[in-house]
Amino acid sequence: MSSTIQKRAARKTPAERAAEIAEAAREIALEQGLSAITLRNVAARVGVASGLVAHYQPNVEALVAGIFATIVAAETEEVAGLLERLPTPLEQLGMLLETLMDGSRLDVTAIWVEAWTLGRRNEALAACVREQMDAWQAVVQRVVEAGIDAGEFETSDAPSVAWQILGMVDGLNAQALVRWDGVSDRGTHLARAVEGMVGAARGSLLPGGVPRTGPIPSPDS
Amino acid sequence: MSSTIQKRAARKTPAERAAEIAEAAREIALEQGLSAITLRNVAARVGVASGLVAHYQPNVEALVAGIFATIVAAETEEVAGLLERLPTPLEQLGMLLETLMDGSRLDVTAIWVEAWTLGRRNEALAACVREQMDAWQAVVQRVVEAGIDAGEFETSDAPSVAWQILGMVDGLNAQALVRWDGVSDRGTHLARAVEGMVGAARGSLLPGGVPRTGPIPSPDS
DNA sequence: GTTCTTGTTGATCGCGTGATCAATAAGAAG
DNA sequence: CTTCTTATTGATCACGCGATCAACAAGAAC
Repeated sequence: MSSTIQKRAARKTPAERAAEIAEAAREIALEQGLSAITLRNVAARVGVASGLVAHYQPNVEALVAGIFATIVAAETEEVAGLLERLPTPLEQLGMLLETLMDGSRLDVTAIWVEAWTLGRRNEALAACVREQMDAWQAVVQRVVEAGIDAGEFETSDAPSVAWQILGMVDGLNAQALVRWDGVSDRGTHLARAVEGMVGAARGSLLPGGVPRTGPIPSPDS
Repeated sequence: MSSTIQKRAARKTPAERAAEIAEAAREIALEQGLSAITLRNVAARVGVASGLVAHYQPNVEALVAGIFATIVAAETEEVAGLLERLPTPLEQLGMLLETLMDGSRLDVTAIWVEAWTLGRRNEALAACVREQMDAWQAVVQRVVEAGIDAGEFETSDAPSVAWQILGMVDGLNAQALVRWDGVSDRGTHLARAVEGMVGAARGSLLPGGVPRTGPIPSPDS
């Protein structure tokens, strides 16, 4: 009864400690949701007194908002980075849909959904949500516009189409949060819907995509 | 200082009182969200002691789940009722999208979004959410299948398409919860996307729809 | 007018929350 | 070794939550 207990946490640089706290809060958010970010919860994970966590933030609302921004911005940048490697907007959009629908980011989806609700009572968080939505929309819009310029897409309203694509992806992912079964080929149906919106050829957005431009007859149905 | 205060609430039938409590909880949910349904909150609105509210339910979780089901089921039935009046599946689907996207049900959308999150920690609520999602999906699937039978739609997987349409609608409405601006012609873009999914002619799902079957050239873009 | 069922009260418990701050001690600076 | 800055503690406050239950009284039944 002596090895694991330690009376007092080691003294650290404010920057170090702040990073520790942020990391702990991030993990809690991904595992248990944003509303599980409490002074005592975070403090316990860091192994520190609750007062210390409070000492590093003006208030918990700000901490929650900041962690939300951290998590979501990281995802946006990651996906945006993946896009840059692909040559054509068609491939980029196809990869975008495929990546966002592959179910590997459901924890982030849960964060989004919770943030939409929490934003009603946490103004700082609401501002972050709007900001991050704008960032996402900008990424998608860039792809759509590139596609228009390249003659691959045909739509007169790239900003709205970008919002629309985002909304669809979010909704379908939120749905997957509750219901896994029932929907087969989520990616395929979504791809077909987006093809309809951007005026791309049928099947051109599917995984085994179309390397060269031009309409390709869809296999079936 | 005498007229408005009343010492004790009038004695009522259990059925009456239960209805009062349910109605109060429903109003609170629509105005402030499901998480604002608390014993004291509901009791205050009814004008009754908090203990009485607890007396009429096994626990608050059950009350929240029940109110969610009440609100959402009412919406489903209302929309399903509207569908019955229209003759063709094409018109039905068009009206469905138009109705769900007109912004008049944002309070119910907020309930849905909150329920997705709360369902993580309220098993009774989670069960209700799945049940109500299934009910919605059934309504949409019926329309899609009718459209296939009538030769207006062409898709091999009506259940999945129904889920997909629901997901899109939910996502776009959730988006509208946070961001009103930025997206013009939400309904138009969605209609185009759904047309792509169900294999309907371009523009056939738009408000000023197409009375007779057959492809119609889109106005522009 | 009396009795009795039962709808209703409100105080109480334990819990978790955010926030605050005087007291402490670690560890760098001298 | 001593000094001093400051990271850290932990007790404390007021609050709101769900739940419980003995006590009360309204009003129907007799």
